[in-house]
This record gives sequence, C-alpha cells and structure tokens, in this order.
Amino acid sequence: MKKELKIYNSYSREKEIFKPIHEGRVGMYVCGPTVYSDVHLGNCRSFTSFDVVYRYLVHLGYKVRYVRNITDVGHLEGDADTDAEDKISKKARLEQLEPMEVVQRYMNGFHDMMRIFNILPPSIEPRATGHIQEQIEMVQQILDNGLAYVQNGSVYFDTLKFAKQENVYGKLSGRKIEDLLSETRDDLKNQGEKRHPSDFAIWIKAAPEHLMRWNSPWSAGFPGWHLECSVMSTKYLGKTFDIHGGGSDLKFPHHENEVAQSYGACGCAPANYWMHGNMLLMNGRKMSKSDGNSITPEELFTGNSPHVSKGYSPMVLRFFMMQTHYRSTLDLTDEALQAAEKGYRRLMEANKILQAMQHPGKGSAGNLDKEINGLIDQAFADMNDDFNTPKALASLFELVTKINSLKGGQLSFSETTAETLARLQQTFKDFIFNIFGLLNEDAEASGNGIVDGLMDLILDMRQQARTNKDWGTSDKIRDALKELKIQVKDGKEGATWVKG
RNA sequence: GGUCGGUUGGCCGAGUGGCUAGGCAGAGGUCUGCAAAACCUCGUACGGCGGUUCGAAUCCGCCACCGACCUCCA
Repeated sequence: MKKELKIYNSYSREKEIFKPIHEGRVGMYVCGPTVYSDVHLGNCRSFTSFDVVYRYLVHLGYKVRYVRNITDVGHLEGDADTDAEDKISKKARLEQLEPMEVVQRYMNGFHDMMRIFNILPPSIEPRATGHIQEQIEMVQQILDNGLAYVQNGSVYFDTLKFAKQENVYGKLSGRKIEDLLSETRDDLKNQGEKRHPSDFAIWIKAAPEHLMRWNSPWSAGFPGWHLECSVMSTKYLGKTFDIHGGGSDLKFPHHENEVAQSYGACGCAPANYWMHGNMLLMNGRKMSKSDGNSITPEELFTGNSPHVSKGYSPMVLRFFMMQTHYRSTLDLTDEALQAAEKGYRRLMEANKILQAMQHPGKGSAGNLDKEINGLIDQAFADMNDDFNTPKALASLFELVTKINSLKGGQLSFSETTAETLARLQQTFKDFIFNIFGLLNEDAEASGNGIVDGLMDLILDMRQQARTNKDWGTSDKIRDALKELKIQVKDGKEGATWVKG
C-alpha cells in the first residue's frame, strides 16, 4: 500500500519520485504569512494544501520537521531603492501602533484561523525579527562571496554576476537569462541604488522615520524580505533540505531570490523539491489582498458577503478545497460551495454509519471484498500521485456507496470479510480526519448529550404514533423537526436524525 | 509586450492514447403509509481548425478566449 510517493517538482517541472535526504525524515519549509492584515481565504487555501502534504507525509510514517515562518519585518511595498515602505511599518504608522502590536494582532488572527480550519501547527514557526543576527551573517557571507554590493548603507544581491557565475538564476520561475543579460548596465538609467533592475535588497538602510531598525555593519536598517526564508530554513533544516512550498505567486521573485541567496551564501541549492500551490479564484480572478478581490473566512462563515447566498462552515470550505488538486486554480462560487456542503455531509454521514457497523462474522472474500480493497488501495495510490486529493476523494465516495449499500441491504456482508470491514473502518477514518484533516462538525455541535436525549425521546414518540398509524402526528413531528433543520431518516431499524 | 498555465457534460472539478472519475443539480425506478434518506439506471462532456495514429478529450501545429507571473500578494 505504501508505494512510492511522487511529487511534482516546480524546479524540474516534472513529477519525481520523492527521496528524502535522510531516510525516514523530511525537512519541509513553507512560506508563511506577512502579518500586516487579516488572512483571506486564498491564504487559507495555501496553508491547507501544505497541511495535507504534511499530514500525508506523517501518515506515511515520515518524521517531518515542518517549518513555517511568520514574516514580521522586511516585506516591502514597492522597490527597496526608491520609495518603498515596510508593510508592517506602514500599518503601524497608519494605525498609530507599535510595529510589534501590528504583528501580534494579525499573528493571533492568523493562528485562530489556522485552528478553525484544523490546520496543524508547524514544528517550528520562526519569525524574521527573531533572526536578525543570522540574517546579518548571511548578508556578510554573500558579500564575502562577492555576490552582493553595498550602496549607501543598503546591500543588494548582484543578480547579473550570479547569473553569469552559476547559471541557475531564472530556472525556477522560468525566466530567460539572456533577457536579463541583454539589459546591460550601461543601458540602464534611473535605477536608483541598484546596479541592475533585477538586483534585490538583502539589507535595507532604514529611513529616519522608520520604526523597525537594527544595527548592522552597513547601517541601522532591516533585512530584505527574501532573506529571512533562506536564513531560517538553513538554520532549522540545513543548507539543503527536502521540500520547499509556497503559493505560486511567490515563485518570482521571492523563491527565485531565495535560490540565489542560498547559492550566494553556501554555493548550494536550498531545496530538492519545490512545491507551488495554485491560486484561489473569485469571479474568475485571483483572490488577492492587494487588489481587493478577496473574501475573509468570517464573511464566508456568516454569509455576510455579496458573493454567497448563505454561510458555509469551515469544514465545508476545507472539503471544497480537497475537491481540487493543489496545483489547479479553484474558483469560488456559491453554487460550488452548496455542492461541497452536501458532499461533505454525505461523506461524514457515511463514516458515521461505517464506524457503527459490525460484521456478522461469517463472510468470505467475494467480489465486494475485492472492490473494497481495490478502492482503498486506489485512494492511497491517488495520494501518492502528487497528493491528488480530488481523485482520492472520488475513491472514497465510491466506498460511500458500498457502505450505504451494506447498510441498506443492497449488498451483503457475506461478500466481504470482517478483516476487510475493519480495514475499511480504519482507512476511512484515517483519510477523513488524519489526512484530509476534516472534523465532524455535527458531532461537535450536538456533543452535550441533552440534544441526543431529547431526540431519542421525540423519535420514540413518533415511532409510537407510526405504530398506531397516526400519520398526522408522525408527519407533524417530522415537519416540525425539518423546520428546525433536523432531518429524520427512516430506516429498517428505526429512525435516525441528522442536522441540516 | 515577454514567460508559463488553462479551456472537460447544467455547475464544480479529476483524468488516461483505446477501458466508469467523483461531488452537486436533473430524469426514471426500487424502498416507504406518503415523503425524506439510501440504492439502481440515464444523459453518449472534452474551445475551434488541421495533422500524427488502426484509434486522441489525451501527442503535434495553428487560431480563439481566459488566467497567472513579469511590481507587493498564499
């Protein structure tokens, strides 16, 4: 069942068999948020995608060190050598807060949202401001290696020199080096401090009014955005580690520059596998904080948005994301969310039925047995094929039909063994809760026992009425419950109920 | 403009050179006191035009449209 895992590597643009550097262990780094405003749903998709990667690696038995940073300094709006301002500094200025107050507020919000979506915390969540010393050291290394230059207290990475030297610049993001080289320095004008337009700041001298600043050999200033990821991944995972993830919009310049920096500092590639999640779309366009085409999770939960007709729960959204491969764009529409809601409920309900099942004992490995085992194997094969959650989910839904048929009597337990049923129960649970990371929201909502007790009473009274062929009373109860969004399901062994 | 990716049935979304994706919605049926739920069956979808092939939605070319990146963004 645990065949080899294949991962699409953005760096080679091919699916590759995953081989960790150290057997049984995985080092994974994912670019976290810049905490200068509330997370939007697009961010959540990205972290959900990598959450599933993390969960699946753990499920496969790997010991994973998962590092996901918090960017709390250095992320600029604009270009470093012109009129750029640090995003967090800017927010602090606008709201008259300490920069660290801004960071704390949005970091708390981010963590809350991760919890709501049942996204597991990383093993290490380092912050850029906690690694200033290491960043200064890396700047120095790059300078020592001759791949950076100092200009008025700021330090810039020399991309042109690096491109000529290593021939890797542009590989990740698919940029043509010739284009870069063809723009010779003599042709360039109005470049400010940079010698070449593609050069980027690794240390930035702080303007007098800038709040966040640290002393360095070059100036009182702050580190460049890309540098933190190179520094923190190196510190916690080593110079070269297994997997580096992030949104596809980070490929350039952020990841490209990370690669450059790692080569610039140690002469080696930072990661063996680069994974890029695709964007969440709304109205056919990328959901983006900066251009306003975004929706917050809260707005979706409450339905307080012109984009949706009603609210959708966090797990419905998580399920919605599972239905699409992480490398495909996902278009958010009300209709698709409604479909996801029903699909989610159907899946959870089937699991409930499955877990309550008991094999009658006698059963042989017939056709059904083969089908069930085949579908389980298929689901794992799907996940092994670059984490294909929609395909795995399809296999699961085929199992849902088997489960319901076993319950409804259309299929017989005699066709399957107790062993297979046990495997199905275990695997189904593993997939839904451990790998996909879904939670059973209904169970949590009704967990206090009072509702369950009341419902037992009500359904018992209704059963009395039905035995007496008192259809009026029976239907009155059913309709009244429906008003309360409780659905009564009549079955051979009495009635059950479900929310919604 | 450059680079890359996409265009799948009513909607969302997988996918492979020939064999069912799946979810939701819709139609018919079974079950039911009637429903609901569940189960069974169904629609012969792959942007357009050419080409390669015994065979292409899947490979190649051209065209159209959409998007992402190229500047901050998961």
